[in-house]
Amino acid sequence: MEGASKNFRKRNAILQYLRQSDDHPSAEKIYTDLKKEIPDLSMGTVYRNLNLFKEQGLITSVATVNGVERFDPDTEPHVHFICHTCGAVAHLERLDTPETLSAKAEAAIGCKVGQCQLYFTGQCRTCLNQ
Amino acid sequence: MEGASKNFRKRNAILQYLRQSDDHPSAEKIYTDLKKEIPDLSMGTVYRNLNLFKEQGLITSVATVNGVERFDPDTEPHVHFICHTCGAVAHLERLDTPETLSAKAEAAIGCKVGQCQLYFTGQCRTCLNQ
DNA sequence: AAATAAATAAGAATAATTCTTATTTTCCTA
DNA sequence: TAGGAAAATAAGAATTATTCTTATTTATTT
Repeated sequence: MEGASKNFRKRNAILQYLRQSDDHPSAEKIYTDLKKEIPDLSMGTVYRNLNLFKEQGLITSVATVNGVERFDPDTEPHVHFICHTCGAVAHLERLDTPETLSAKAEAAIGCKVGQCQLYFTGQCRTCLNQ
Repeated sequence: MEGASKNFRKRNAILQYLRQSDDHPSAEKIYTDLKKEIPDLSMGTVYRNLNLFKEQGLITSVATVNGVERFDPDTEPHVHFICHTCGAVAHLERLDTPETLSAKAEAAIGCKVGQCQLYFTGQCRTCLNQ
């Protein structure tokens, strides 16, 4: 036998694509690029597997940029820079203190930082007590 | 003359609503609540003014939670906690170092932090050079 | 009062994402 | 090797948040 043991070819292709990417692609980008190699791929499959990967903790949702969700195969806590002119999402290596974060980000990748957004997700106290 | 000098009653009502809020409301929440006092308010007006306020820097977009954009009248850099069970968005006072951020957040509001997202927005080098 | 400009209401249009149904693929078992 | 079960999928319909269009209203100026 060669190939995956189950019918996981497309699922694996999507995960591999993400793992080789460094641009935090959208569902549409994944679909468009993979469609070249896998002509019978459908958007439903991309979305379904992206949600599955999220549930399994294999990927995370970085942010919604211009109404479009962007995905990241790197699940370690780290920092991103989002250009709101072109929508690019860049990975930044871990930076140390909040006070100097913006300045370091600017120095690191030559960008002009406008805003800094930091948030946690999880379960709030109300939901924990239910 | 009493009231606003121009036809800004609804615009002002929306901004006031945001400034009195502490739950980072969505456009729909703003609309539903204000509709009780202002029966002829329309969603278009809410969205148009929210976009205007964003351009003017009067409010920021915190995040997209379950496909819905959430707004914040506090434009100072600060930290949020998002419950992905109920979708609540809570403000956290500025916390000091990245290493202890999650633990401090949990202690501060009794939540269970899963992930920590930090990002900057602005213009990337490519877009700056154009 | 007439002209204008801005703000708005209403609903159509758009677009990202989810859902439904029928089909295909793979695996298991007799 | 055939038959059935279970999972994965394709296709496209449905949903829903947001934006856009057009006509109307409101306030201001002359």
